[in-house]
Amino acid sequence: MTTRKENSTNNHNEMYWKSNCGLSVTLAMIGGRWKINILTYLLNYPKLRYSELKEKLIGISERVLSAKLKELENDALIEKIEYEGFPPKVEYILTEKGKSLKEILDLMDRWGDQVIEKQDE
Amino acid sequence: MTTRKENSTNNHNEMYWKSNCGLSVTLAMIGGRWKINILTYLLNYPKLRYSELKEKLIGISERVLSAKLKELENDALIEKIEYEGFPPKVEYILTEKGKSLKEILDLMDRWGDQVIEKQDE
DNA sequence: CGGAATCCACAACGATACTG
DNA sequence: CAGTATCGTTGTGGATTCCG
Repeated sequence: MTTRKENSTNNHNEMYWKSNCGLSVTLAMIGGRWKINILTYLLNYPKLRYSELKEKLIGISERVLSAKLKELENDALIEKIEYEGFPPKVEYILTEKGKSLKEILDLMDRWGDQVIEKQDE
Repeated sequence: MTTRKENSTNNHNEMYWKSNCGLSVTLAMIGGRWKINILTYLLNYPKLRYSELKEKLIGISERVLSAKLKELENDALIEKIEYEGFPPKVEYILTEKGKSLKEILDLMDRWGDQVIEKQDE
């Protein structure tokens, strides 16, 4: 039985944060090692298959990729499209909600880049 | 010996992310359970003592608070001011770099709030 | 008061093997 | 192809004690 619960958004946001609420919700949805990378790829490509994501996310295990995709799907940031037939084919796309993260991700990206630049001075 | 290395920015960003570089640097600096809360408090208060932070960050252990403050200090987001005399007194303030995160934190906060609102519809 | 040291728990991640 | 199952490893956090 074991009754694991590897999905249901993030494992760590049961009743996780109390204050700074919006902030915490956001970080819970995009935090962790892989999610922003997945989201960023899906911002740059209209759609990606499971195997394409696995290829791009160097070092990710299938176990974790599946888990993260499921979390993102549960949080309605991405959508999964399954095609009938053989061989199986699945594609992932961003939802509108997912796309609305672009502004934040862009800003975080620029901020980080600036930090890197100043390091080298 | 054990040779632990609990500081040195984050444990998990040695050579952690390769692509989406700026993004990853940012998330590495503010990610995790407590850092954004610490930063947010320091955005709202000009300075806070160790004990004041411990009081506000409900549920944090001293071990973790120390670690997170050190990480933030190593990343130059906050600054530690030690006063001589007895009893000991320490205050933490944001650096300019730390303050420059305000835009991102605000944006993340608003995004999260919107998500919460739409949930209730 | 402001931590550091120690010890422990558990959640996240990685590798591999297997399945519809 | 797109996953799941299982296992082992590592990272991260909590509780407690002790020290300058």
